[in-house]
Amino acid sequence: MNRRKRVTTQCFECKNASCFVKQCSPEYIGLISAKKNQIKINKGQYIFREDSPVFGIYFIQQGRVKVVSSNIDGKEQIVRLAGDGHILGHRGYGGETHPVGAVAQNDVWVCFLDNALLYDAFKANFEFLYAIMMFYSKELRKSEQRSKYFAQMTVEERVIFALLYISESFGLEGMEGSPLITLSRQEIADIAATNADQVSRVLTSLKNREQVSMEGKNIILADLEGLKKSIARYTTSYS
Amino acid sequence: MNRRKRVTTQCFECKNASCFVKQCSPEYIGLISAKKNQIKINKGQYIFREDSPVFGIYFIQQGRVKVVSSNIDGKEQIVRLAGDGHILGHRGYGGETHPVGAVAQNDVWVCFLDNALLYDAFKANFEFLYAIMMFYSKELRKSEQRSKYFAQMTVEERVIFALLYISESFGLEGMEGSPLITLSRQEIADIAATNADQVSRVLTSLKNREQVSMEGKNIILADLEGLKKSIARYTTSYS
DNA sequence: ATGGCTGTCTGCGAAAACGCAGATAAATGA
DNA sequence: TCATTTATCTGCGTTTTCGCAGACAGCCAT
Repeated sequence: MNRRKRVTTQCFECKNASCFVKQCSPEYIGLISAKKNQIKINKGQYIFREDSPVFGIYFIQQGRVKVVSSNIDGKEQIVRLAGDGHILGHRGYGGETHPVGAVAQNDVWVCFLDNALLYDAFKANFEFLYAIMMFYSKELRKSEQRSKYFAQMTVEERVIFALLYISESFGLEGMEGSPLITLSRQEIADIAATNADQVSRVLTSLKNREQVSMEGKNIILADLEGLKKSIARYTTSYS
Repeated sequence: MNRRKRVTTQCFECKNASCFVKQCSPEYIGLISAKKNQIKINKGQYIFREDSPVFGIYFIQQGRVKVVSSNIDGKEQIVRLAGDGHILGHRGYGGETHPVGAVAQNDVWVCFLDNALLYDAFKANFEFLYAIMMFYSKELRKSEQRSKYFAQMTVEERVIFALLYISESFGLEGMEGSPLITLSRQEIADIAATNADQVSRVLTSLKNREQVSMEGKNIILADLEGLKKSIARYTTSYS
C-alpha cells in the first residue's frame, strides 16, 4: 500500500551524526550501506502497521513520525513522536509483531535493516549493540516516568505536557520564534490520553491566561516558561 | 541501613536456571562468581532506594521484590513485582540514579554485579548482552502496554488486573490450590493506580459475585477464569 | 461566491472516581 | 487476656472528567 521509492545514500556520507549505525566499524558501515533498504514514505503513509510481523528495525534519516497504538474502541493513542536519528520498530524486536504502528507526519526517509543483518551487526559490533541496549534502557525509564506522571496529572496538566512534548520533539517555530504546534486537537488528545473536546477546553483556558495564542488552527506557545512552570512540580523534561 | 550478609553460592552450582549470567561462557561464569557480591536482604528492607546512585545491577537468586516509585505527595506506586531469576536496577543502568526503589517482600538473596564487571561481561559475552537487550525490549513492550491499558480501564478493571498480575508474579497458593494474594489493600492500590478505599469497594463487589473470597485479610481468587474473562477484552497476559 | 465537508468550540447532564469520616475488624504487645 | 494500634470497610457529598449535540469557523472544489 505504501508508495516506496529506492534511493541511495551511503551511510558514510549521511549527515545524520546521531544514527546508531555510526557506532559500527568502518567495514560494517560499508556492509550495512550495501545491504540496507532505504525508503521514502510519503506524508500520512504508514511505515509499518500495528500487528504486522517484525522483519527488522527502521532508522529515521530525516522526517517526523508518530508512533501510534489503537485501543479497543479503535481510538488511537500516540505513544511517541520520533525524528531524525531515532529508531522505529524496536518495540517489536524479539517479538512476533509490532505492538505499535508508525505514521509519517511529513515526507520521511528511513533506512531499514532486516533481522538477519541486524543480528550479524550486533554480533560483530559490541559498541553498536551496547548503544542500542542503552537506548532501550532510556526508553524504558521514559516510558515508566510518563505513565507515572499521567496517573497523577489532571487533564489540563496532561495537555500542557503534551504541548511541551510536541514542541520538544518536533521543534517547529512560528512567528516571533515561539514554538509552534501543528497537530490537530485529536492528535494532541491522543498524546494526552483524553479527547479532543477536553483539549479544546484547556486551550481556551490557556488562551485566556495568554499562555498560548493561535495562528489559524495552529498553536503558538507564547509563554513557554509559564507553561513549563505549571507542570514543573512533576518534571523538567518532556520527552 | 540494610542488614546485609555475605554468603557464597557459586554461579555454576546455582539452581536458578533462568539467571541471565548463565548466558556467559564458562570462564566468565567463574569470573563473575568470584567477583559478584552476594547479599541477603531481610523482609521489608530496601535493596536500593529511589534516587540513589547506580553502581550496578542486581540478579534475584531467590525471593520476592516490589519495585516502587514515589510520587509528589509521597504516595507510592508499584511499578513491577519481581521474583527468582529477574533482574533489578536495570532501569537506572546508563543513568545517574535509580528512578525506582526495590523493597524485599520476604527474605531475599540477590547477586550484585557492579558496572565495571558488567561492562566487561557484556563486551566479552555477546549472548549475555543480547539476552539483556531482548529483556529490555520486552520490558518496554510490557510497560507501554500496561500504560495503554490503564488509560482505558475503569478502577474495577485495574484492580482485577492488579490481582491477576500479583498472582502471576508471586504465584502463591491458598487453600484448595486457588491463587492467594497477601498484599495489603494499599499495595494493591499502588499497583492499580488508585487508593485503598476503591480497592475495598471493588473487593466487596467481587465477593458478592463470588469471584473472590477471604482468608483472614488475604484474598483468594476463587473464580480465576471469571476474573480473567472480565478483562479479556483488553489482554490475556498480566505481566 | 456558494455549498458542502471537516475540524473546533462550548454548554449541559451523566457517570466515574475521589476524599473524608465514622464504624468495624484484625493484629500486636504488655 | 485485655487494651491499643493498625487495617479494612462503607456511606455520603464533592470534584473531575466524559460524551453528546448543536453552533461556529475555515477550507476546498465547483
